[in-house]
Amino acid sequence: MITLKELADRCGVSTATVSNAINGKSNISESTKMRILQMIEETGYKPNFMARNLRVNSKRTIGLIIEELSAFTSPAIIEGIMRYFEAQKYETILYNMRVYSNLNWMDDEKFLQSGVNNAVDELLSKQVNGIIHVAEHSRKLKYYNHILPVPVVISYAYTDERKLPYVSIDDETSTVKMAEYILSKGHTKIAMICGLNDNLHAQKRYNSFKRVLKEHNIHFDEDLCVFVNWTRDAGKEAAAKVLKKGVTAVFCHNDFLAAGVYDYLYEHNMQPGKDLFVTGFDDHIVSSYLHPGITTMKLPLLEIGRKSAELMDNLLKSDAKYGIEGFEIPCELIAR
Amino acid sequence: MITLKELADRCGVSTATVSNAINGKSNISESTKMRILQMIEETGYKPNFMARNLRVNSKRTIGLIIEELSAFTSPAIIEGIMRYFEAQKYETILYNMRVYSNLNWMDDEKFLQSGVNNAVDELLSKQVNGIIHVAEHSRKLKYYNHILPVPVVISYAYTDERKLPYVSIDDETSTVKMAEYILSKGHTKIAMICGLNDNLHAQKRYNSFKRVLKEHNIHFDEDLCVFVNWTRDAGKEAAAKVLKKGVTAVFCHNDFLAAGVYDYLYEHNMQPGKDLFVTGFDDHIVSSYLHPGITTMKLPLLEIGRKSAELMDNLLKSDAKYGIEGFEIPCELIAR
DNA sequence: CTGAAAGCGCTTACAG
DNA sequence: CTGAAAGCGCTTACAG
Repeated sequence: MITLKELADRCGVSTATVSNAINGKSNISESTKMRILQMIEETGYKPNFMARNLRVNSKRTIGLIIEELSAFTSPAIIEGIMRYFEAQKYETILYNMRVYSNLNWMDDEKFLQSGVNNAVDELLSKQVNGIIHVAEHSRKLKYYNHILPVPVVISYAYTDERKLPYVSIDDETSTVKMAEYILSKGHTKIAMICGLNDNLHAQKRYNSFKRVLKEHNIHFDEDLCVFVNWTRDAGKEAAAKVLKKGVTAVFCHNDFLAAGVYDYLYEHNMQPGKDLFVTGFDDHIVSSYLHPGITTMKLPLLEIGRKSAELMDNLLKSDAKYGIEGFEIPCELIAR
Repeated sequence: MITLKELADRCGVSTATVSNAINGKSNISESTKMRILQMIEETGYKPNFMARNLRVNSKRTIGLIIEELSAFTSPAIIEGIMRYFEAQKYETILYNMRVYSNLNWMDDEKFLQSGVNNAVDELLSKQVNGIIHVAEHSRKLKYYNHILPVPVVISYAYTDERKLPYVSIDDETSTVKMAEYILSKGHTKIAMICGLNDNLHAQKRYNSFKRVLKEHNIHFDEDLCVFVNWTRDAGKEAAAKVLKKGVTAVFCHNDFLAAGVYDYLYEHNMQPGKDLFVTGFDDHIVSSYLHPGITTMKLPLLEIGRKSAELMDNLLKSDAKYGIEGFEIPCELIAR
């Protein structure tokens, strides 16, 4: 590829003049500018990004650490972030940790920590002005205990490290909405199929649901609740247990669990929606393809991304690195 | 952020020595190396990627132009590409065109062309050694008619421009598999709900299906075929037309169309799989959540990515820019 | 309006 | 084993 210097030689001008022409400076005659631009066209010259950015040191670049690009939540969060930053004329760089195939995910926090360290090193060496960490699933992160020279925002997860700002979902109000919706349908004996019990979301949803029932003077029966893995199979198994107890509705902590309940119902010749009212959580695309479509809470993924970007933008503007609290965004009830 | 020169000053050595220490050169005493590494630890020094790459000019970097990161096909294709290149020690840079929100997609090829031009300019200015274009949906691309200084590979689409290599799916053999599977179930009166009739896949699937029927001496009835938009709603509408004609099976050109057929059946109190045998295409995640799960052809997305990366790698090794033909990878039958 | 020169943060022969 | 010096491809005062 031709360089700016060669271009200058061909035009018979200095590199400074070419640079001015390219960058639209006003101190240049129309004729030489034209000559240069035409030569650029002819030669297919492209400025070298590395060289340029080495020289001018304000880059407006945000690094995104994506734990897993293939996670169903990631693309929408990224879209929210990019949409914001594109409007604000920031550039974004993606680093995909690929935890599904790279690490013994879940099993080894040490691997994850070193994966994050690698990501941070790479992004910092690319001179990003800030880092947004997009989690594969929402949990409490603890990978940023050492101080970085740029601000960090946690997206779709919590953290209490160094008062890092984070953006996650508001489980309390979301669960309240869902619980009241279920109650409004006249159900009083309601099962709850919860996610893993060491999970913050499962805990919050469990507690909020319990509270709503109490507020409505409905007996909360511990026996109608199970904590299981977040999968379709686990949902099916859980349904077997819980349905024996004569419930008329079941609140599932995600859509896959709900799909598992559907599986159980189909297998036992029962009709979801009729013989049992089932609700999910996430508004994963499958929730509208189950039959009948399932009522669920829509994760505000775009908004999580947008808000994360906005927090970063504010941090950068104020030159602060910490001090902003976390944000929790309510989900939207999708009744089906 | 501290620079290499400052680091050198603090250690009382030259920048050359620090550079050697960092890059693990052997010509350096253990003691000074230790001293330097420790200082790096203390100061949190990170090498400046821009400066380094400006100096050494072999970067092993591949640029990925992603038309739409949110497309359901994109993450798996990207994963296939990244997995390959990570093993080969290439770096990858993502450029997300975001066609869903940026462009009047489908309606204006001029916008798309300029979007691709921007992407190419940015990646070239970042000195990539090659570009892989990952399409949002498979079609015939024509954005690369001007010659680029690096090789280009088209992923999940076709092209006949400049003999650019491409990787797409093999509709012929995939359709043959599916058709024979449907026939093996004893169906002879089979409808086909096709994608849009200007679409290459729709055309190939239509033709292949027709051919298989003829080979089996089964009358091919043009009236049982409709060409519609690739959506769930269109599938439902199409079902209304086609089912009146007394078919026992329907081959849909994607899973959303098949879901639309399910919608129609449910609404008319018919049972998919029993009253009508329905098959889809893509193995989109929803296909296993429809009830009953739908038989479909799995898009070889990981393999498309892997193969695209391999083609690029070969191109780079051979220093050729063109001359490799396209590859078409068969889909896998997922019987449900 | 144009050009000579310095410098961004590194690496790489080369000399010692 | 270590350092002085040149240079990667740009931009930016500054002088003219």
